[in-house]
Amino acid sequence: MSGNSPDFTVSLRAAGLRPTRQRVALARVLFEGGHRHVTAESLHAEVKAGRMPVSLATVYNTLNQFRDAGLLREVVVAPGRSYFDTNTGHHHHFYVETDGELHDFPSDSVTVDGLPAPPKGTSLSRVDVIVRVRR
Amino acid sequence: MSGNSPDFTVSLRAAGLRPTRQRVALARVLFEGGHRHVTAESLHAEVKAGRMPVSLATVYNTLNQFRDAGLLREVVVAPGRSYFDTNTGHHHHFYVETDGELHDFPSDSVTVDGLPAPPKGTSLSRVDVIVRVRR
DNA sequence: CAAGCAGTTTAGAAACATTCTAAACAATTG
DNA sequence: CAATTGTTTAGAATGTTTCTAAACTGCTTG
Repeated sequence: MSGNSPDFTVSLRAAGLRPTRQRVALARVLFEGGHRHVTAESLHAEVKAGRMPVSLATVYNTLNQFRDAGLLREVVVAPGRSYFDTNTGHHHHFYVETDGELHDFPSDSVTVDGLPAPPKGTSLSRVDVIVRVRR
Repeated sequence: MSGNSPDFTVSLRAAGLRPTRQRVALARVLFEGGHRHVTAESLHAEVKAGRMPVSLATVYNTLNQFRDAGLLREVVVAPGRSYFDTNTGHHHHFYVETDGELHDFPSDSVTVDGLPAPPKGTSLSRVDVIVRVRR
């Protein structure tokens, strides 16, 4: 049988995206294993060597589309340093400033209390907590 | 009397920076009024017209030096969107995603509880809370 | 206060990340 | 399987930030 690898064709279609070869290949790399943090460049480098190479422009397009579809979460940690996180559940991040590493930590234990109301005319989109550490 | 404008020469020297004309001019623009959020470009535009114009490269250098000296705090909200905040005290930010505005809010009321210990071999640098909202 | 040194500023080039363009291509629909 | 529409692509363009090397300035010393 062949049911041991998720059908990305279906999930892409469900997200309103045509399941092209490139998008399926990227989805596989991103979602087949455990959670990952990638940059556009790192994902491009990873996929370029494989059997379905994808152009850098498409990697950017796809990451943005996946993010907009809620399949990925973008975390901006420093100017010119943007990560895409396959973990879209509630959680926060450690950022090791000295070497640019990003690590998840569960939000179970963390509580953010006493947030003021959003400015007039706006509604809450997300609360990001980034714990910056140095080695 | 002349004691109503802070002596930036002194504070720059205290920060280990030579009080050059450019740095004093930028310090005045940044610190003379209330708290501000600037980008390198916005600060450059503001100062370019005045009587002590400063090159863009120097604006970048100076913002980075002020940040390193603890005079400014850098807040990265989106790829290619970095603000410098003259408020270096404990506080957090609202970011209005739809129009790129950044607003402070006091951290008095906000508590972040239950943060896990920093990864082995690292020490805490800062905790950033960014509340993202949409208009 | 002139000379000299080290640190600073500058314009322009370079580096980097990201988006755009328009032409070739592939997925879908009938 | 032809038509349509959406997608991919290389390369150019944009935008931000850093680098370079030459000119300049603040500081110290005699």
